[in-house]
Amino acid sequence: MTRLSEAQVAARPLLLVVGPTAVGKSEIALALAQTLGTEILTADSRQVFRGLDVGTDKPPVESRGGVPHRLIDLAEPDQPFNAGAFRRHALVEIERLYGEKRVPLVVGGTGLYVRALVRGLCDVPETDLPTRARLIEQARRQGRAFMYQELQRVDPATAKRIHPNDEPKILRALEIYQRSGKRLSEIQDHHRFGDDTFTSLIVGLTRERGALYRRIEVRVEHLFARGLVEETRRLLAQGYSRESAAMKGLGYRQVAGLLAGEYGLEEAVRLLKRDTKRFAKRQMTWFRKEPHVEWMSIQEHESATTVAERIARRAEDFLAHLADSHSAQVVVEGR
RNA sequence: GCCGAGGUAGCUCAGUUGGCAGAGCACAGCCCUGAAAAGGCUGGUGUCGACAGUUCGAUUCUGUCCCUCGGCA
Repeated sequence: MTRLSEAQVAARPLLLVVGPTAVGKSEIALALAQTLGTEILTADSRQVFRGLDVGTDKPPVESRGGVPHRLIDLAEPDQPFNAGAFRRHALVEIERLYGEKRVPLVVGGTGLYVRALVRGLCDVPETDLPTRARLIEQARRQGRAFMYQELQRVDPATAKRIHPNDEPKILRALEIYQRSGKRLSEIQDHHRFGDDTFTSLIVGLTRERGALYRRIEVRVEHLFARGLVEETRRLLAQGYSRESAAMKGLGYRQVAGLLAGEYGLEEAVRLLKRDTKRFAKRQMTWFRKEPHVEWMSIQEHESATTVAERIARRAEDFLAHLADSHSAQVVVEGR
């Protein structure tokens, strides 16, 4: 059990455990949270949706070992949720934990959410659904190339950063321009992920690729065994369309195709295994270039508790130095 | 044993009238500022079964051998 000192709280420490899907984050984080006497703040763009349980591999309440899991079940599957909303919710939980002298532990695989928390988001208008719907409709009628030309006209610098085929990003940039009259490129150049709200220790978990892929295959088999098909059928029956953000997630997308009769069970399993591996690869690419990640490689025989102990030792060290540097700073200020 | 078909990328296969080997899938590398488990970009990874012959040059033609599949025995 770790209680932070006033000086440590003042330094605003943040502990983050990141890594690709199926690397073993959840189990390790649970042991780590128990050791540190804190809670788990999940940074996961799909676990925020209520009812997406099996497919997102959300830890069932009975296997959470008494550790509260926050930042999950925040929205209905058809409600909008995004990185900004995640950041706002996370900041509330983090302040509460500081008040309780506990170190916040953020665990997740959604790179953008982690980055939004650690380094902030630039000051752009909140997503506006009517505007977005209008732009999507316009893109459907006039074509993606037209929308891209439009972006080139109003914000050439952003157009240069976005590929002409990347429709969601083109539309988002246009949306920002229409809503604020400002160019996204200028807002971004001003921000540059420069927020520095916390003193962060980011631990990145990895495994040898073949081992990770084998774990993904096993997980996918488990998801089907635990009722992924039934869960998807239920969500569709509740009226959540295949087009909603929640249902476009891994698992639901592939099973929706199965339920629509586009292919059989075996193919659905194959597709989900393939797509999950591709996703893990994209996560690795993202986190590899995230600054200040301390990488920790997990061996195949290693237990979650062993890894959690390694992280806990590193975290204690991090917190101890935090107190040092902060008191040093106090001395300097006092002169 | 005989007859037939085949052996080219991780898989399924195309192809070269003899001139740097190519598709799909799989895979790899990468991008990302409120949709991010989304969306997008790039890349061929090869002893063309083996050995010999013909040729300036053989994955391609010829011969021998090996292997796989089917049919007949």
